Amino acid sequence: MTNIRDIAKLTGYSVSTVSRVINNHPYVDETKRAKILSVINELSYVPNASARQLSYGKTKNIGVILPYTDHPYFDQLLSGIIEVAFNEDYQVTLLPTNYQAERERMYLEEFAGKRFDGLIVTSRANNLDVLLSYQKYGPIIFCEEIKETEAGCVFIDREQSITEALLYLKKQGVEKLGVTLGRSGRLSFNTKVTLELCKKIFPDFKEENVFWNCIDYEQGVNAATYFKEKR
DNA sequence: CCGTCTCTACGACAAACTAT
DNA sequence: ATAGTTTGTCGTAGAGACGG
Repeated sequence: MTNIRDIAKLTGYSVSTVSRVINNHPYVDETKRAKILSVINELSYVPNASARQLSYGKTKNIGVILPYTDHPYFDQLLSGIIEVAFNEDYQVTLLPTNYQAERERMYLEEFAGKRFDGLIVTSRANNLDVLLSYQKYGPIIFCEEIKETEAGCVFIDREQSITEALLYLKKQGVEKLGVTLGRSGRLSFNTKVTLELCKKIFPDFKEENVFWNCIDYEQGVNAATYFKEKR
C-alpha cells in the first residue's frame, strides 16, 4: 500500500513537502506541488487516518454512551448531539450499553485509551464514582445534574417538570395514581425523584402501583393491562 | 528577513535483532 | 529456545537550515 514515503521517493521531494501539498500548506513551489499531486492521483494515494490521528493527538471523535436508540428521549438527544458535532467537524460514535455495567466500563476503558476526544453520558449503568474516575483521561459530560463535583453536566429540571405533571393530574381529579418506571431508584436519579414526588403530591401513593422495567412498547401494553386489572 | 525545504518527535505495536 | 532490546512504521507540525 502506498504511503507518504513512497510519494516522496517517487517525486524526489521530502516527506514534509509532500505533507504540505496534501494539506494545502504554503511554501511549496507550484511546479513541485503539481508534480506531487500528479503522482498522488496516479497512485490513488489516500493518507493513513491512524497516522494522522497519531500526529494530531486527537481523534475528532466523540463517544456517546446511551442505553438504546429506539427511544424518543435518546433519539432527540442524539439528534442534537449529531447536529452540533457535524458543525464542529466531529464524528459521533454511539456506545449502547443496554444498561450493562460491564459494557459501559469497556467503553470507559476505550475512552481512557484515547479512542475518543470526549464522552457524553446520556444515561449511565455504573455508579457515578466509577465514571468520575475516568475524568482524568478527558472531558466527560453528563446528561444529569451532578452536584458533588465540578463535572460538566447538562440536564432538564426533572423535579419541576414531574411536579407540574403530577399537579396537573391531581387537578384533573385523579385520586389513585399508577406509574411506569424503567429502573430502580438506586441506579436512576429520575426514578428516585419521581417516587419521592408521587408520595409528596399523592399521599396515599403506594409502590405497588408502580409498573417496573417499562422501557418499550410491549411493556407499555403490559403496564396498561396491569393497571386495568388493579383498578 | 522571507521563502522554501528538511529533519525529527510524537505513541503503540510489530518485526528484527541480540544475548543468554 | 526464550527473553529482552532495538528499530521501523505511519502523517503531521514545529524547529531550524539555507539561499537570496
